[in-house]
Amino acid sequence: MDSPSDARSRILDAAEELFAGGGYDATPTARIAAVAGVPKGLVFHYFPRKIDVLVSLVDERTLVTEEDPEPGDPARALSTLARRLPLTASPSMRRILFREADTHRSVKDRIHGLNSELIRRARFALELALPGGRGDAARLEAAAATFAAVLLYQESIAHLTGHTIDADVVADLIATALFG
Amino acid sequence: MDSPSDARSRILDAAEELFAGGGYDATPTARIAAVAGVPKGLVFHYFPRKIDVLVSLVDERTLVTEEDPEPGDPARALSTLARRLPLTASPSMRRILFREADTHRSVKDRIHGLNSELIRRARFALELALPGGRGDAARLEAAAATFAAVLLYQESIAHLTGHTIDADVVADLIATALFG
Amino acid sequence: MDSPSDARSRILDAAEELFAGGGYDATPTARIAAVAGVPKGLVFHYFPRKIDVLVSLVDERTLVTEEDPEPGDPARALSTLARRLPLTASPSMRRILFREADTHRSVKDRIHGLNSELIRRARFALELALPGGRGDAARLEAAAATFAAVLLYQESIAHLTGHTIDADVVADLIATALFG
Amino acid sequence: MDSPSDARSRILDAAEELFAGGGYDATPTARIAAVAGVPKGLVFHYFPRKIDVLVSLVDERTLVTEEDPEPGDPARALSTLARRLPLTASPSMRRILFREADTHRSVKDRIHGLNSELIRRARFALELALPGGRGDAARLEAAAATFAAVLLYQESIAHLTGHTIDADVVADLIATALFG
DNA sequence: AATGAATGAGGATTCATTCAT
DNA sequence: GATGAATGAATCCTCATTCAT
Repeated sequence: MDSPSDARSRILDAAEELFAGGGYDATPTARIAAVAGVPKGLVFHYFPRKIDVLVSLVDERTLVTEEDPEPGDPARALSTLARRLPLTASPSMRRILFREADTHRSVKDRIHGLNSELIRRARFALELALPGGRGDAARLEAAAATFAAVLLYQESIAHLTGHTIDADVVADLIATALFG
Repeated sequence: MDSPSDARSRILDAAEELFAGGGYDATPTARIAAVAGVPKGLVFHYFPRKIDVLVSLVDERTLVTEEDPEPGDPARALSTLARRLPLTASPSMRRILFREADTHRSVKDRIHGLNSELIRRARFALELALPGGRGDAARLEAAAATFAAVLLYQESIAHLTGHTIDADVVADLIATALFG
Repeated sequence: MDSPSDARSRILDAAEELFAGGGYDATPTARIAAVAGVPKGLVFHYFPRKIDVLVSLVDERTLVTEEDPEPGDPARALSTLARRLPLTASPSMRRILFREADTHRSVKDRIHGLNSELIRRARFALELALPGGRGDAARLEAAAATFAAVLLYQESIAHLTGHTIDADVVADLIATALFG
Repeated sequence: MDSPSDARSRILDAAEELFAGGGYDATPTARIAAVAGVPKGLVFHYFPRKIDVLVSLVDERTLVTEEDPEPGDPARALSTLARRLPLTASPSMRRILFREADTHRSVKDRIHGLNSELIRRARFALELALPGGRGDAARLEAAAATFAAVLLYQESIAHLTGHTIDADVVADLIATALFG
């Protein structure tokens, strides 16, 4: 009834749900199999080691996309960046990304890539708006890094503190600081 | 030879080191005992359940301090906040705090308290500088939350991305945004 | 592309190599298939149970040949026996024979047959040289068994100890002992 | 009730019996525990890895003893060697030694040591009887190696073929061959 | 005949926790 | 208090074997 890759997908679905919920270490492979509705052995058929489930999840279900923003109003450019995060990933995948950063190199690498791309784009958006590179490089760098941090951790902040940050207002704030 | 509390301290020292390094789940109590140089049984003598080691660590080795800033220049007030984080905790304890936020309620509560206090103080510092509460409440809130986020996650950012953020420059940025 | 029996042969080739190397128990059927370059299912197509691979190997790739020696000089007759072992089997098959003697009856039976034939021929060669069955039967029996043991285990001895035994010298020794 | 090392001994007893019977690979640790009458976990308390059971068995329950034979009649000296094997080991340990030679280096090393000592002593016994080193060195070497092989493999031969070899007769044979 | 996904029993190993001394 | 042997549930993983296609 199932297509061959159907079971594999269901395993990844289950793992995504469970890793996001209880964490990698706290999730037995048997639990993954049960939630996926497949026999225990099939998990190891597709993923020889448990860690391969996590690695495959990150490999296949998060994607850091590189794209340059349009020139224009810096506050709007940052807002757009916030809305179109250069990360194709479900909310659960984003939680997994941060929680399991120390579980396997590939996870940390993906976060690193994401943060770099966020900073790169924020910096680029701000530079486009600056006439002729005027202004303080350190302040621009800090502004880009700050905005990246807000975007990167907004999910985590919300999860840990219940506090949400409005990225649009932060974008406006940063634009104001740099461009008056 | 050792005083009783000496062994207890050494156990907590070892746990702090190991939890920060490999995480709570990945650290066997036997390893804690070995690193602490005490017999395995003694760990359970002082901490009946493994989770008690983590809880005690957070209870005894992180402290969210409440204190109001002096009125004055907002940028300097924020910088001071950055330098005197309302958290008495070693770098490893800070890493444990974030990594194990989902391991036990008490950890998440501590982070929550820390974030609240950070926001409260940042807000207070900015309000003191604002003549009579003038200005946009939403922007002030976002500014406080942003600064708190930068402080809260700077360690994590550095660990995950190798990128450091200069809190002083961010303080200056935020002050500029709000006060021109 | 391959003829059916081609695949079957390659499976046996692979099994021979792997059983000789790591032993029967330590060799997964999947490994046999991989080394043979055939899909896993095909192994079970030809050999319904894993043990059938071993049994077929012994059945088809070892052969205890029965043949009577020429009458003549006993030392030369024994030397000839050493050189023309009544066992048609590659070195790997010989190692498998001894290592897996307890894995399946058919293996032990084959060794038993080989040993019996070795003793029978050694005895026969010595009897031919003895005028009219003179001499001590027990000594003749021990001589035959000793020579058989040397031949049977020379491979094993070399493998385990690095020590080689020159069968010709042993043949001469035994002839000297019996015939002066 | 049990002395601390009592359980450990019972585990080794059980392992000795089971390894001799069915072989190392075919013996689950759970079976060892059951036969020893101890809980599964205790096996791993004393022997972190299954292979450590085998290694400990060989280390502690086989001993290759070095001792020089008395000068005298060579046939009797060899017979004495046969009766006082330079190996302190139960029959089961001897079977384990040969069967598991390829399972772990330490086993093969022990056999190697045993074989060397057997050859050394047989050679020594024969040299003592030879007036002034007269005679062919190659024949003496082959004689010693042959006798060592008979002693080394008599147990294995009996097990595999049901045929027993009388070491005394072989000793006599060899003495006759060398000394007439 | 050929294939590889599917299955699940079994097995090594880990580890928190207990407890007698 | 202090200790390390004892316990067994839980977990990852292996692998022979089946079976639909």
